[in-house]
Amino acid sequence: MFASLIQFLPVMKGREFKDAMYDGLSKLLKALANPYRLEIIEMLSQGEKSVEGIVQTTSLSFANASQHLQVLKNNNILKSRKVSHYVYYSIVNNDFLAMYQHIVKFSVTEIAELEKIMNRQRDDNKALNSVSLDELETMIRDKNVLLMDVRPATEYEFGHITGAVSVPMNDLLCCLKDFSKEKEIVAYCRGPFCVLADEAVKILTENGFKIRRLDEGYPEWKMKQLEAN
Amino acid sequence: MFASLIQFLPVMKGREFKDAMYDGLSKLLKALANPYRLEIIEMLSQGEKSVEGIVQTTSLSFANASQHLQVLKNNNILKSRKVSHYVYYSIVNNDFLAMYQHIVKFSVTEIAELEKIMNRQRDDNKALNSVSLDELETMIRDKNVLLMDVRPATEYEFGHITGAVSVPMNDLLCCLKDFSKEKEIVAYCRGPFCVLADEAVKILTENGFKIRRLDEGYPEWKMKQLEAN
DNA sequence: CAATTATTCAATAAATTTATTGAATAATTG
DNA sequence: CAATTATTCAATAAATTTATTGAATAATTG
Repeated sequence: MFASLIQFLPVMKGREFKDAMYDGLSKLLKALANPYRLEIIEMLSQGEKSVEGIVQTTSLSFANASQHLQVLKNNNILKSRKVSHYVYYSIVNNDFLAMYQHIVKFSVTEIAELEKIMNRQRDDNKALNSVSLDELETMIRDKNVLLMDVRPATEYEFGHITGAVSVPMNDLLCCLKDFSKEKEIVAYCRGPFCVLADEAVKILTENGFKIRRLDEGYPEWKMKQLEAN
Repeated sequence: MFASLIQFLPVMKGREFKDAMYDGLSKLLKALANPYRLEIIEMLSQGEKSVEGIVQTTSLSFANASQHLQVLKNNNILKSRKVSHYVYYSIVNNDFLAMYQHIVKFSVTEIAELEKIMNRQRDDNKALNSVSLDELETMIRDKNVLLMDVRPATEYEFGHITGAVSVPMNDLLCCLKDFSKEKEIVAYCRGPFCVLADEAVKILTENGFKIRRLDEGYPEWKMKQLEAN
């Protein structure tokens, strides 16, 4: 048929794009498809870390961590900067983070096993009378809340919820006298499954403060900010 | 320190969740991270297909296609139903499709190589004076457009843009007399890189009709509908 | 400038993924 | 019910990914 001859060029062009598309896409997905690399991404969504920093909080060896980091960097998921003989890695941009959170959100609701653990966690948080991001917003607007970032100081410095004060868990006990027992306190940390805020709630409640935890963490807040624009 | 003992249980629980999370997530991503499987997903986003249907439009052997389909099914990306001795596979649900399109959108803008081909394609479409989804909406509201779905009939039957008529490319030439040369026609197909609509525009323009193509396709329209809710 | 430190590199073995081959299964047709 | 058809299964070889090992590099410190 003549038609198929006429069609030949544009079809080839479509085919060429498709192949480039599927290859490129699968390379990106392959880079993501490893539990350790996902853990690294999760860590770096709190801020930049040196290779040493990553080795400390994962079970990876230096050489292995370095390899995984390079896979992520070569696929444009991470970027790095060198300061003296430390190399600091961080997430390449917010677009990646938005896509990553989209994948996580889907997985958590679709993978039955994860949904179960997730719901258990949510119930626990509810029992602790946690505050949602929306509630927090009204509380901040009404100015009757002290917002406490209980992550390590470096993570606070890299980025934090507007208006929060940095009170790393290590400093918590020695700073007790600085806080009012009248004003409501909200503590937040790395995300819904991070236990730092839970501990802060426990310790401060025992000492007679009015404190609750945020049910989400810094990365979720950041994404919400980005979506609002 | 006492603190680390107290902390032990909740930390373990967080760890347990995290590991389940990273494992589950990386399994899902591994299932996606293959060019052929991505091509299959792309095909099935137009509607269900039998194994034979997939073999015909890819370069895969039966056994190999079947294997890839099972990987996708076991990871809750596809579902299947059996009709006589044909097995029809389809995308498991719209949530997956939304996530998949999110990944594609990110990749296309972030992978330099893809962006280049993408822009070339976009320019070509613009040269053809293509219609956007928003423009189409106004045209439909004003009722002065004939919307033409030029994909195979089975894909139209599985789902199509509201108000479209099915005119598969094979039937196009014999149906010419059924259409008015006064009314504007918009043709659409599988997506921005599908060439079916381009051909329809070419053929009908040569025959004196007023026709343009939609710059997107059925899956993009469907997602837009879902997001609107 | 020798010693130290953080990171990367290169080689390798083990584990996993992939395509191919030929046989098996399960439903349908003559 | 034997033959046909669409799909799946099981085994295998090749390709890719991963963790480990020990050495190399590049910056800093005493």
